[in-house]
Amino acid sequence: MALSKATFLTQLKTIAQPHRHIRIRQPSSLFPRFLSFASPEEAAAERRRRKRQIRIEPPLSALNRNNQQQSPNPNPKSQSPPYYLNPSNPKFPEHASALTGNRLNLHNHILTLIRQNDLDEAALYTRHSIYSNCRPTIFTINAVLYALLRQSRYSDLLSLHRFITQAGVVPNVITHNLIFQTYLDCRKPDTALEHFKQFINDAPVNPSPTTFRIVVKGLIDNNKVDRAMDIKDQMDAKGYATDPLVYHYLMLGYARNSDGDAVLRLYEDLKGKLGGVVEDGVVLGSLMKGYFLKGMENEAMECYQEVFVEGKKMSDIAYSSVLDALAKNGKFDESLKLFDRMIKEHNPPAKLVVNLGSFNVMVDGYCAEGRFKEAIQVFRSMGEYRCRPDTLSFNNLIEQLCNNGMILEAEEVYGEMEGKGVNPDEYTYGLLMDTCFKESRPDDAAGYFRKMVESGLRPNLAVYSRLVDGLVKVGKIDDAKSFFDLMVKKLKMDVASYQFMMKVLSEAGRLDDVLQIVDMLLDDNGVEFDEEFQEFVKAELRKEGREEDLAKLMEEKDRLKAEAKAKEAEAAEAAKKRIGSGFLLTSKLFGNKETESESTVATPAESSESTIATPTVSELAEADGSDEGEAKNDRASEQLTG
DNA sequence: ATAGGGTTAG
Repeated sequence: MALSKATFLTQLKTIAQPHRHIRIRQPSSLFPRFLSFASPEEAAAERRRRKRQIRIEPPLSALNRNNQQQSPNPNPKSQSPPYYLNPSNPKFPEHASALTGNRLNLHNHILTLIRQNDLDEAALYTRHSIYSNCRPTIFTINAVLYALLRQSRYSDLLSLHRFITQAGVVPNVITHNLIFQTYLDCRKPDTALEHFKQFINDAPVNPSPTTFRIVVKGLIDNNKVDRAMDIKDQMDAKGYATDPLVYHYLMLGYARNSDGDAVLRLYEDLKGKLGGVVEDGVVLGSLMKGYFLKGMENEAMECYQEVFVEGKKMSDIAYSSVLDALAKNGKFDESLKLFDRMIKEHNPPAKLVVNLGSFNVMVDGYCAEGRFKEAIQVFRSMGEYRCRPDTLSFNNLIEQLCNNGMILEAEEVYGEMEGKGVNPDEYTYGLLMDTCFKESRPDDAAGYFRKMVESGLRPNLAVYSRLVDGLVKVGKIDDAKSFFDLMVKKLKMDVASYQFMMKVLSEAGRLDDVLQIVDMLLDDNGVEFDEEFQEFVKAELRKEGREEDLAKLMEEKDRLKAEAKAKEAEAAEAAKKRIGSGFLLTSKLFGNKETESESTVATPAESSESTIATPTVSELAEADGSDEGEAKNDRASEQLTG
């Protein structure tokens, strides 16, 4: 049953995703937060203090489970076996004390790999260790999952999660939080909610206050305000402490839906729950938005004054939220003043007032005022305040410039990315490509597309279609065809994209090329070459009286297929005879075993009905964060229905 | 010792 080590390694390599582009999305909070404490110990002490503040009693259900586990079955009447002997009961995650000796060494080794940004190696090493005599702890696994999440490598994350689940590693609350966030980040709120529900009902551990923050924030970002409200209600019902941040998310969600009343209602609710005083300034921005929505400008500006009231807890991000409220509601000058003040107060590492978000808000503000030069200026100045732009903030500025006829400025900004160590993504190239077409620079447009492919990014069908369409429109048929050839194996082309190319070739009198595509379609199962499609091809061939060429080609194909089949049968027959005579076809047997081990070994959970199917390796295989939203949504709906 | 505290952009 056991696989040889060599075989196992090969298998690991197959499972591992190939190395892709590296896109770092460091949460801006990590660095400054570390810096704001004199030592890591102090930071840890502060975290513990905060944790204590918001700690709540565990729900009864979990307590019962705990008791059952520790002193099984105090009731002599009951015949059921002790809790821990029932394999269908949830297992408890490992305690932190498990992280010692070799397992601690392993942990540190993997953390080092993460710090070196070698996530492929970190994930591979984690998988490898699962079946070694030194299992990684859940803490180690969480660290890898989190690193993958930070870089939006969702498919790799889910694949690793599935792997460890199948291997029987018990997730803790952090693992669950990471999974919720993953699904929410890649726009699958329903899947996230399913997991959340399962977690609440079945997991032997409690949600943390952070769990609610993650889920509420993610639902709001997916415009599921009602669902988010449900979560808040659950939080209340379970007796969790009132969390201004959760209220802020919800208020923002209503503000985005232009429901000012709901925003104010939530604020009143919060105020009531906190005994009439909201010290945390984190809700000020969303509250102002609520007032602005209701046309209550005076109230909004009164609210703004609270920013400067002594005792109001104003963080860098609370400030940004206020900046945004001002800038988007006709108070741009006021936001400039506030920003100025923030900049002056900003004194890292002692006091952090501005961050990447503040700059992005200001960039948007300037652009909305048509002051693009100043937008670029303020964007470039952020380095002076220890803020580093990321791909998204670059894309934001580049898009604003592109959409306002400033392609040259946009390209200049794009040109600054490499020097700053920020990688363009599919969106960046798509933007530049589209704009170049608009500006009658088709060759440059094609150049951006090519660059995107060459740098290992994966354009989706929509971008590809815009490319070939743009090239054909200016008569660059050869170029379009060469991009078709380049992408046909890399993209899941649909019938429309095949027919588009065939039509173009047919109109250029290149029917042989059309037939060549048919030939390929007959080999490949990606798209079904059905009657309708055949009719389409016939109609094109008919123009030059070559209608019968299609039938000929198809017959020839059938003949070749039949031949190949016969050969295969012959080979199988021969193999059977050899096995009969005691000869083992090792490669074939090992091949089968490998497939089997991925799907069935160490998966007792999979048979249990109560367990949500863990994500498959192929799930989201193409949804690695950086694709265009439209494609992501398409895939998401595909997967949800499938 | 593993998440997390908030903003913004498609």
